[in-house]
Amino acid sequence: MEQQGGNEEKTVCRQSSTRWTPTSDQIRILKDLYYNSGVRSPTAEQIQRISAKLRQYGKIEGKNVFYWFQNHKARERQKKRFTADHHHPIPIYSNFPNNINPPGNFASSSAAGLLNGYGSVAMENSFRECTITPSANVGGQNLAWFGVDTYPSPYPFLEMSRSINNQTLLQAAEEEASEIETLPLFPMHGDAKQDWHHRGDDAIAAASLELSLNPYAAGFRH
Amino acid sequence: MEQQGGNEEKTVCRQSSTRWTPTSDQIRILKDLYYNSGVRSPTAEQIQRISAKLRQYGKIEGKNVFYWFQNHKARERQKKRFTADHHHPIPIYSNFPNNINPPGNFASSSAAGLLNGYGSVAMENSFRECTITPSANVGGQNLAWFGVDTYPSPYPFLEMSRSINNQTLLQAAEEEASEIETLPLFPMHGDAKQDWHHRGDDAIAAASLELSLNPYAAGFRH
DNA sequence: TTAATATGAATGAAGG
DNA sequence: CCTTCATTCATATTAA
Repeated sequence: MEQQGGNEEKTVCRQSSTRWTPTSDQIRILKDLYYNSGVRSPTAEQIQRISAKLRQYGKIEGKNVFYWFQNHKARERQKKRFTADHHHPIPIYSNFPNNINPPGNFASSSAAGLLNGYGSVAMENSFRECTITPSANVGGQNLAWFGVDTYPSPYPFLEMSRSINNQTLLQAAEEEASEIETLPLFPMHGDAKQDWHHRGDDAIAAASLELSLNPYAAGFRH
Repeated sequence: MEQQGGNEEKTVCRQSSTRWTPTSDQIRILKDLYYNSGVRSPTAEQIQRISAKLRQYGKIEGKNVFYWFQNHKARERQKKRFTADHHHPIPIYSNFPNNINPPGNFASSSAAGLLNGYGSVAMENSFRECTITPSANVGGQNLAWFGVDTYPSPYPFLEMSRSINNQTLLQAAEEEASEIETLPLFPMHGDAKQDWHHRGDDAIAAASLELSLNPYAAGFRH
C-alpha cells in the first residue's frame, strides 16, 4: 500500500529515442490480422513472420509487432471494461457472465472520474469500427490455424508449423524452489504479511541449497 | 531515463500503486548483479540478502527481487526469441543446478556478448539456461571460486555467511535472516542502460527471414 | 504553439 | 521457465 518512504527518483530508463512509427500499410495488416484472423498474442514464430512480412512496407522489428498486439489487445479490453459494465447493474468486481448484480454500484457511469485520463470514449481513430468478427477465435488465441488448408488465409506467412509446441513442462511445479526450511522466506512486515504467492512449501529441501554465491560453498559441497 | 526527477508520488492521491517502483540505485545494483555477477535465479537467501541491501535505497521486498530477476531473464530470452530466428543449436546443454556459478566452470561462455552498459552480459545460452557466470568482468581474470579470501566480492552481502570458512551454511542462513541490515558497503560505478534494441543499426540484414513466407515452409522445411 | 489524445515501449506481477 | 495482464511512461499525432 504505502509506497516508498523517502527515496524517490525512480528513473526507469524507458526508451529514449525514436520509436517505431508504423506505416499505414503495416497498420492495415496488423489490424486485419487482429480482427479478421483473430491473432491476439502471436507466438515468437508468428511475430517473426509478421514482422518479416511487414518489413516490406517499412522498417520494423519483432518487438514492434509484439508490442503492437500487446497494446492493442490491452486497450481494447480496457475500453470494453469501462464501458461494458455501465449497461448493467453489474458491478465492477463481478465477472460472471451476466447475472447477479451486486448491490449498488451501477451508477458508476460517472466515468470520467476514474478514468485515468484516457478512458475517454474517444474511440479509435480510423479503422476499428469493428467490421470484424473475429471469427474463430473466441478463446482469444488463434487456434484453428495449423494444419489445415481448408480455408485460405490471406496471410499464409503466418501459418504455424503446426507444432502446438508441447510445452510439457510439468516440472514447472517447483518453479523456483527458493525456499529453505528454516529460513523465513522473506522478512515481511509483521502485520502486513502479504504473502505474495505462496508456493508449495513442501519440497523445499530439495534443492535447497547450495547457496551458491559463496565461494566456499561451492567447493565444499561435495 | 529520468522521468521528471523528483516527482515521486505524483499528484493527486494516485499513489495507490501498490507496485514496487525501483529507484535507480536499486536498478543499478540489480543489473550489476545480473550482468556482472551472473546472478539469474537467486535462491531465497540470496534474495533476502539482496533485498536487504537494496532496502537502503528504498522500499523493497523479497518478492520484488524475485520478480525482477525472473522478468529480466525471461525478457532477455524472449527478445531473442522473436528477434532472430530460432535455430536449434543442438546440443549441449549443460545443466547446472540452475543456479548461478557452477564452480570452476564458467568460462565456457566464450565471449559472448556485447557489453552493454555493464560489461558483461548479453551472453545467454541456448537452452537450459545455465546462467553461467561470466564473472569475467573487466579485469579479465576469472578468479576462482574456491580461492581464498583474497579477492573481495563486490557484493559481500551475498556471501553466504560472514564466517567464510565454516560451512555453517545452513544455519548461517537462518540466523542471518534476522539480521539483515548491517552489511558492508561496496563501491559501485555508474549505471548504464541496457537497451535491447539499439535501434540505430538499421541496416539490418533486411529480411533475413523471408524464408518463411511460405505457408508451409514455415515450420518445418524438412 | 499548446493541449489532448493515441499509441509505442517498458516493466512489475502473476498465471500456468 | 514462458506467457499474459495491468499500468505507467514517453512521444508521435492531431485538435484547438
